[in-house]
Amino acid sequence: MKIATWNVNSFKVRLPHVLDWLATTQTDVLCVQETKMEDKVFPYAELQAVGYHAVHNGQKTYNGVAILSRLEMTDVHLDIPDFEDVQKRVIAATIDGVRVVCGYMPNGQAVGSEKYDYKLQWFAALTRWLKNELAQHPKLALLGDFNIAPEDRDVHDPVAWKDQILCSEPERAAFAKLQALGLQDAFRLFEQPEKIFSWWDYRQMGFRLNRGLRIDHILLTSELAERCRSCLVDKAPRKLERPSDHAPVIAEVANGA
DNA sequence: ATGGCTTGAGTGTCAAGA
Repeated sequence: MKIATWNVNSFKVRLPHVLDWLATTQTDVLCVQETKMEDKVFPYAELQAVGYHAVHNGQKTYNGVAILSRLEMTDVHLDIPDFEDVQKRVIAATIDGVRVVCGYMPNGQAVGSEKYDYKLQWFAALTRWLKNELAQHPKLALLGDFNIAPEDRDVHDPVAWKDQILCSEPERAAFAKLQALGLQDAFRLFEQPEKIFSWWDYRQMGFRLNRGLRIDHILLTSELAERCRSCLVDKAPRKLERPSDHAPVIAEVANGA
């Protein structure tokens, strides 16, 4: 089973890229973030026409998450329970015995800001909820735009980014708490080249100069991690006309009996 | 230098992203 995550920065604008990419990579499950649309305009029919079921938790203009899957999805769940939030950032579903959780984690804007506090509270709530989910689902995958670069090697210029948003110690501690639940960073299960990132600023030729951060992640329970055969960032869609500022991250998991 | 792009809203220009 190929599972992937991609912050598309508008599903309306990026739908052609997504359809091309699904056809090329033969991805089975794609978690999408920043759809920026309401459920009523989500392109279910276009996806169904190419063989994908879809579930969406959206809102106008901001946020919005979806799971696209070739296999049936059951037990679809929206949002983090017991956490008041008008922002649509979480959707989960069970696919072929795997609990798939898709998240668009808050950006935080600036260390010390109100949005930063919200980000840390949001991660705390996610962690509380996942502790329960993990008790019920030994095969669980958490995929999404985490808006956290876990280590300095995930940052093109660690000195410039030190203690800045996406790299601050409290954010990295929040990421570590998720790992402490038993979730492993699929990308780091394998030898990887240096300077691999998943997001590059649109400005100042960020992509061409490879000034990026690795902030999009696939986290796996040990049951899935031991079946994980590969994990990589696919930079190809970032090179297209009118790209998302994020590239997809894809992992292959041998989920057969 | 709070800039530098991109998107959505909505038709002039701003919020938000990371």
